[in-house]
Amino acid sequence: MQIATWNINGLRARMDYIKLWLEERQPDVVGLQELKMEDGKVPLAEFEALGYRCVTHGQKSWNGVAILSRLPIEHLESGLPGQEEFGSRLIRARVGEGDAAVDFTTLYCPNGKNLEHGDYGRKLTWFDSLREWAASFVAKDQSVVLCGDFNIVPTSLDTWDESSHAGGIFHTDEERARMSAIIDLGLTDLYREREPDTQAFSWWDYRGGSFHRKHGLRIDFLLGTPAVVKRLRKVEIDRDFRKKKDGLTASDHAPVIAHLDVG
DNA sequence: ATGTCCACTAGGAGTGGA
Repeated sequence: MQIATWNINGLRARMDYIKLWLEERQPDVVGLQELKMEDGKVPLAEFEALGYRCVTHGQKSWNGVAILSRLPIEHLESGLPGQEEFGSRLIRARVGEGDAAVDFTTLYCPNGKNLEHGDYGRKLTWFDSLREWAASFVAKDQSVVLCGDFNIVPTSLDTWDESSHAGGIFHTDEERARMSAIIDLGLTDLYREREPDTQAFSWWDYRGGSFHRKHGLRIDFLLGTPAVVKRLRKVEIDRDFRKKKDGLTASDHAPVIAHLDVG
């Protein structure tokens, strides 16, 4: 069972590229972020043609999340309670069947913009709400996954340049404390579990040739409970799909993929 | 670090967001 997270930076602009990736990688379940599209405009039939059901929590212009699954999927909820006015950023579904079923949530966490902007404080509050919400169902004996674009760099290993970014947006102690609080619910960063010392990134700015200069951040995570870690076989950041393909522009984020035993 | 890309409004190019 392959599960993945990917901030696609606009579903309309990325649809053909996503199709290439689905055909190449054949993931079973995918959390998508930044659809930038209303629910009614999502091309469900095109996903169906590739074997994927799709549940969405979108909005016009910005934000928006979805779960694709070629396993049975039951939509559970949309929106972080009390934080809906901050955008469509959360969707949760049960995917798979029997012992293999996973309680799967994907998130597009607030960016925060900069420390002087009002969104920064609202970002911290949003994470407090996320912790409170997730605490009600994250349990070590259940296969629970929280994944998505967290817009936080958890440690100095996860940034291309801690010295110039320490204390700045994505890199503050306050954000890192919020990330730790989520982990402390009993979740493991699946990539870091398999690669404790590797510097690897999941996002590179479009500007300034950042990808080729290796100026990236690791801000996209698959977090899992002990029941998921027990099933974990392999995790990869699919940086090949940060590159142009057949003349199609990639997202500024790479997909992150985990391979799990079935049950 | 500011060299790009996306969506919106508009009916061509500027704006806001990341």
